[in-house]
Amino acid sequence: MPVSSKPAPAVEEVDTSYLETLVGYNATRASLKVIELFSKRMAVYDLRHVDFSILSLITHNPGITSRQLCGALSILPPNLVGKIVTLEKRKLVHRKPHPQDGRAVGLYLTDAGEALMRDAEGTAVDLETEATQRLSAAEKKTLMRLLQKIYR
Amino acid sequence: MPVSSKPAPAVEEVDTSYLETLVGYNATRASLKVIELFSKRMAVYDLRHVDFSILSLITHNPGITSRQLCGALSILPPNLVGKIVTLEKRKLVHRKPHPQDGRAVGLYLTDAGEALMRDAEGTAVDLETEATQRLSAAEKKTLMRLLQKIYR
DNA sequence: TATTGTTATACTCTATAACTATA
DNA sequence: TATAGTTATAGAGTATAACAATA
Repeated sequence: MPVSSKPAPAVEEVDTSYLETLVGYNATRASLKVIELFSKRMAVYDLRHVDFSILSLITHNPGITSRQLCGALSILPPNLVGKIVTLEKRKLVHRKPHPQDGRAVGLYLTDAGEALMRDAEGTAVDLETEATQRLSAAEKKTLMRLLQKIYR
Repeated sequence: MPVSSKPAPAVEEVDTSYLETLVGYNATRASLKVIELFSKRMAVYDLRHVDFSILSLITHNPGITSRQLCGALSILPPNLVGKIVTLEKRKLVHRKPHPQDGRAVGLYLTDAGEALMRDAEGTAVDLETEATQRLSAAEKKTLMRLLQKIYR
């Protein structure tokens, strides 16, 4: 055996075991995987996942304000403005003055917006089923509960 | 009771129950929550979460190539270049020719990089404990397993 | 012909400061 | 004085095309 140092070995298979002990890593990878599928399936509606979340919250909270949307989705107000403007230009959303607060504006879906979201929410359910096909119903329920324990 | 339409009601509390039925939504919110804490705790090392993942993979896979890093972390090659250059300028990483493949370059931590990662990986474990403090050890283990079922 | 690493580039996302109008 | 919505802008993240060197 020579005393000289061995040549640097090549990495055959990447060892990710340390990263896989971290919730942050696992949650991020799972999130990206679902969003990737989401983007593909929602392309027909020309909706990004944040747009979908915005429209979905307006669907279930007609009259919601920009501030409330920002709070619920952790979006900063300046970054929401452009999205709302775009959705309004597409005639999916319209704005009405807030009944009590003159500073605020209530957001509503148009008929076209409602029709689109009926389709899109159905597609979302389908795609979620596909993304979680390796999980049983009980496992899926458990996963939701544990994730909510982290962010709530 | 007047026949005229009632004024638009204000939304008191935002109903997020539909979004909370979606794994994508839950995983993304949990991911963002952990990354937020991660960013705060890792600020002392001037490491973003992707930089940490890169250094961690080099730690546990000395000689790993850029391509392998890209594959393991779902980063596109052009977007990795700048990060490696920065880590090299900071003397945390150095590059050596790949022993078999003349096109490729093996990545290694410097002594300073190893010292930093010993501290940073400890900090990561602490911060993960904090982020998952509402989960039991068994729940945490279950969560990891279920998340991996989604992205693997 | 295919792959590694790279440059250039465009688009999106995220973040901060500052303004206006209303409360 | 505080808050809702907005503008401007800077920085970080993500995407595609194309090239040189090597396999």
